[in-house]
This record gives sequence, C-alpha cells and structure tokens, in this order.
Amino acid sequence: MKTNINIVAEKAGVSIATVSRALNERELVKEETRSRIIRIAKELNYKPSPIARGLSTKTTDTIGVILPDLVGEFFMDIIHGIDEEAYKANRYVIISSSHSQRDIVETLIEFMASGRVDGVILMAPQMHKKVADFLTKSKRPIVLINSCSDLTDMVNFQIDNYLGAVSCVEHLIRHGNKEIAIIKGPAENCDAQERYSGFLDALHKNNLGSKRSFEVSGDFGIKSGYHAFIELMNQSRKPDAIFISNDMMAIGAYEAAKTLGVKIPQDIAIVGFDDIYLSKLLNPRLTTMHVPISELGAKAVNYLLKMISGEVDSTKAYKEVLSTKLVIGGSCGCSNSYQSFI
Amino acid sequence: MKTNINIVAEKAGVSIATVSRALNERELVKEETRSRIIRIAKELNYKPSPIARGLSTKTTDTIGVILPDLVGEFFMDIIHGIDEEAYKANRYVIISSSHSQRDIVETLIEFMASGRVDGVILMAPQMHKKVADFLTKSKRPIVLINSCSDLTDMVNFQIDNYLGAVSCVEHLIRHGNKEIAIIKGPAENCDAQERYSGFLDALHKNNLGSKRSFEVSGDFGIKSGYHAFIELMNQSRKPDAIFISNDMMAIGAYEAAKTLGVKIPQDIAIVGFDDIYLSKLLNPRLTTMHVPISELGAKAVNYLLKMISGEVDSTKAYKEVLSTKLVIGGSCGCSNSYQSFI
DNA sequence: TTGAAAGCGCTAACAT
DNA sequence: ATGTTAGCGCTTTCAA
Repeated sequence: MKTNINIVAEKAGVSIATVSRALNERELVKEETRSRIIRIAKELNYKPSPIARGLSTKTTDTIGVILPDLVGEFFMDIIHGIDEEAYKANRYVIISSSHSQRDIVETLIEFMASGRVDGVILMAPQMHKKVADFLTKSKRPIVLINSCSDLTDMVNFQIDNYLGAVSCVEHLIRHGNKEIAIIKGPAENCDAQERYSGFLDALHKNNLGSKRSFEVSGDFGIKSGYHAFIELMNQSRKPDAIFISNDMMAIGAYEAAKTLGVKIPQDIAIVGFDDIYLSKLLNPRLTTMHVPISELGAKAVNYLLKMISGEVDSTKAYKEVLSTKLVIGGSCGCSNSYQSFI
Repeated sequence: MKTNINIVAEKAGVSIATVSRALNERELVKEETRSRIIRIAKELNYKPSPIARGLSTKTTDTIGVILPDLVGEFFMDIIHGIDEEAYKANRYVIISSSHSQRDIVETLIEFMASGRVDGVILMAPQMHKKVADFLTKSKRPIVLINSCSDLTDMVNFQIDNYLGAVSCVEHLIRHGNKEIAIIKGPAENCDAQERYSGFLDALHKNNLGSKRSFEVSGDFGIKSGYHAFIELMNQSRKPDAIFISNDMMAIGAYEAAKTLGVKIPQDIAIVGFDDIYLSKLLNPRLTTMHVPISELGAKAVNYLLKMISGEVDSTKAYKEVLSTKLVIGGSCGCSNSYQSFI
C-alpha cells in the first residue's frame, strides 16, 4: 500500500491538515508535533504527491521549454543552462521542440492549457503574428529567449549581437585593417540583422565607409561561407579583413582560403561569431565572439520563476541583453595569443 | 472561469461521467450524445486536465530522461530521438541530468516516487551497485540506454561497439594493412572495453596477432589522441594503420600527424569511431563508424511506452544492440570515396 | 446508454 | 496549535 498523507497522519496521531502544514508551513505547527511528523514521514518514506498537490494548488513546479530544434551544441547549451538553474530551484523541466508537423503555437497552447507547466521559456527565432498574439493573451508567464526584439511588450532575454559585431569590427580596425568586408547571415534572421547593423555602424563610427561589393550574403552554413569567401577574394580590389557573421561560415571560409592559397591572417584577417567548439580547432584558431548561451537559459529560468512566484510583475515587459565576449585566436592577426588546442 | 468537465456536462445536458466516457471510451456512449459532447467541448475549447486525470489514473503521459550530462551533440542527439518519438506518441518528456551534487540514484528515486513520470529512460555509463539495486526494485518501468551490458536482468538498448570495432579493423585489413595499432579509450569505460575486444578479435580472426606496443591508451579526449599518435609513430617498428577508439582522439591524431609530417592515409591509415560532426570536416575526411544515437533514444522510448502500457512484460529483461555503420572517408585509403564537405 | 457518487492525495478556509 | 471539511477535475465502480 502506497503511503499517503492519511497514513502519516494516523501514525502521528494528528489530522492530515497538520501533516500538510508541518511539511509546508513550518510556523503554523508546534515544533514538537512538527518534528514528530517529519520523523514519521521519513520513516514511512513518505513523499507528498506533486500531482495531488498540483490539483489543489494549480502549480506543478515544472517549467516548459520550447525550442525550434533539438540539434547541435547550441540548443544543448541552452538546455544545460536551464536544467542547472531549474535544478537549483527544485523545478522540473519539460522539453519540447516545435515539431515540423505542427506550429509552434500549438505546442505552446497545449503546454499552457494542459496545466502541466507553471510557465514557459520560448525560443522563436522568427516570430509569427500568431505566436505574438497568443503570447500577449496567455495567462501563464512566458519568457522569450534569443528571439527578435521587435516584440517590445514581452519578457525577452537576448544576446547582444549588435555590440558584439561592433567589437569584432573594431578589433579588426585596431589591427589597422581598413578594407573590411562582411559575410552576412540570412536576411530574415534577427541575429544576422543585428550583426550586420553592428558591422555598418562600427565602420561609420570609424569613418570607414562600407563598400557594397564587400557585403556578401551567406546562410550561416559552411558551404555558403566557402562561396562567399571566394566571391570576396575574386574581386579586383580585395578586402584586408572579413567579419564573418558566424563560425560555421568561417569554417567554410578557411577551407576556401586553403583552396585559393590565401593565408590567414597574413593575407586576410578574419573574425567570426558564436565561439562554437569547432572554432578552437581551426588553424589558426579562430578569433570569434563568445555568446553566453547557457547563461541565457539560466537567466531566463530565474526570471521566469520570479514571474511565477509573483516577485516580478508578469504583465510588465522586460528585456535583458547579455554581453558577448571576444575570444582571441590567431585569425585576426593577434599572433602572440594564438594557442593550439593541443 | 476555467471550463472544466462540469461546464461541458451542463451545456450538453448530461452527467460528467458521460462526458468523461465520451472523450475516452467511444464505445460506451451513444454516438449521437458522443458527437454532441465532442462538439460542445470543442466550442468551449475544453481540454481535460492531465493533472486531475493523473490523480485518478496514476498516469502522467510523461516520461523521464536522466542523462549523465547535458553537453555536446551526443546527448542532444539522444534527446532529439526521444523527443521525436515521444511527440508521436503524445507523451511529454522531462529531462534531467544527474547533477554533480547528488547521486544519479537520488534523481531517479525522486522521479519515480514523485509520480511525475510513468517511466524513465536512464543513461548510466558506469553503473554503481546502488543504482543497480534500485533498478531491480523499482515499480515503474526503466529502460537503460548506452549502459554497460553486465546488467543482464534489465531492459537495455545499446550500440554494437564490438561488431563496429571488428568492422573498422577488418576494413583496415582489407586495405592490406597488417600492422594495425589501436588507441584505446579509458579502461573503465564500457564502450572503450567493447571496442577494444572487437579490435583484438578482428586481428585474431584474421591471423594477425596484436602487439603490446601497438596498444596505447587514451581518454577519449583530443589531447590524448595527439600524444598516443606520437607514441605510436615514435616506435622503431611503426604500424601501417591505427584504429582509434573515438573521433575526438582521431582529431588529436590528425594534429599530431601534421606536426610529425606524417601523411594520412599514405603513410598511415586511420579509422575512427562515433561519426561526430567534426569528422566530416577533417582533411582527409575521417573514415569512421556511425553510431545511431538518436535511433537509440527513439527505440528506448518505444519500448518504454510498451512497458508502461503493459504490452510487454516490464519485469522481463530485454536487450537490443543497434548496429553501427561504416562511413567511408579518405583516412583509410579509400581515396575514391573521399568527398570534401564543401 | 446514462447517472450518482466515491475516491485519487493534497491544500486551505473555517472552526475550535 | 490543531481539526473538519470542502474542494481541485477527473475516472470508475455500481445502479438504474
């Protein structure tokens, strides 16, 4: 027979209400009774049923996480950060990806309606109106991560792509480069847009106009980096440095450089963005912008829990932009700081 | 006001019992009433509360997943496979890592006792007796994945490390190599042990004794692969091929080869194991053994759900060993099949 | 084919 | 400081 609150109450010679109180609100119960109840509960190996408690309190001690995909180290890092914080706070984490078959909204609505979670962390790289509409209506708290910033009335934790890009470019400028090109990410991607803005502004701020021909587009994939690099180096007037919007494309660029016999950083300086694991293995090691992915997840959890507990007002918008950090490798010309991964 | 079963019953002019039956057991309700109830439920946007249902039925439609870590593409792949299948079966997934602070058993027990999940998928690379003890006692079904196979009385889904290693080595033999070395993984790691066994048996089966000096140890990390490679190449009598127990160490070996000026595959043939993303980016692309990680997760879910539903006997041991598949790159000497990743 | 009512295990308002 | 009791929203016998 499963031990429940009744068994404990009986053994302790008190009512179930007292047991409940002893376990939840320490002040309302005489210390003597309390400790006896605790002891008996332990003896019986009694654990209150979170389901029953949930039915009564409308809480689940569980948060939902909806990610666009469950592939690659990036999402793993997010989950890692979330798990770590949730664990510290004694919360459980339900993970779901917005499966191709159905819309992300469906997942979201079902999560919410089902009462399985007290709140949700949502990553929606491109925000449809449908999602946005739902978000504003939702009763339960939602925290956006790494989502476009045009949703001003939401709680949103983001990476500072803009300033990160500015720093990348200014680092190249500090190396004396004046002909700086960019390999952009996909036009519809918010990260890519912000990084592009940072690139432009950094140039202007330093009185270095950007050349149309020095702006080529990629799709964040390796191959596109390869082709973009070749396109840039085939021009009559070549850039002396390239800001590549993400590390994957930088890998492609390295490969292209090898093909063309172009030396990094002697012939051309390169800075990437994301600080993926692979970037450490490139030769020379890629200079790139570290983005605090797992910290993003961790912060989102903490804020969400505050929304749930009422410590912060869930209806109020909040935005936090996490700083990135330049990781120096050998690709930008900082030769002294090049370190092999071995 | 939240719409619950009472509201629906009222609007439909029936009792809540009928509503419940209409939604769950289609046979027991007159078709006419049933469709009316369904329609009204839809109109009211009624979704039964899984919490309330859970309290009554002792089920949660949720499975727990406990992984040793939440880092890297490997675990992400597992989660991906699990999520995909769970979604198809309309189940939710609670993820947790065995956080350093507390034992994996604690996580497991709490999961089970709390009644939050109907069953658990557990990955425990090295199995303590404590865990094993608990496993046999547990009331709720547990499926082991990628865990050591000495737990014969459990349900266990594994990768066929042994046959995979045999295939790797035999592939090298087919290339005419006769002096085959191995870079082993950590001694306490089951995967490493099984791969080592496969290596030995493949040699013996083909009348190629193994040399003690051709067996060096690594720890599955890049650096150890680097040093192991150098150790092998520094011997007076050099191997003509190396079976490297995992791809990470192969990366280190590549780096060492570059340092030593050793050409792959001309001077030495190499085969790795795991088929990690990175292996495609090596030059020449690494010949390696693909392991069906996400499939492992998927199969585990399917079996677990059958245990939960009673379709299979949870008390009965079951073991399934998933086949690996050789991915040909250029490192083994199969020059014709070398393809750049671009 | 349907309804009434007793749980499931807990919390929380009300009473003492 | 503790007990009584009415839910929470559903499933599931037992009756009708």
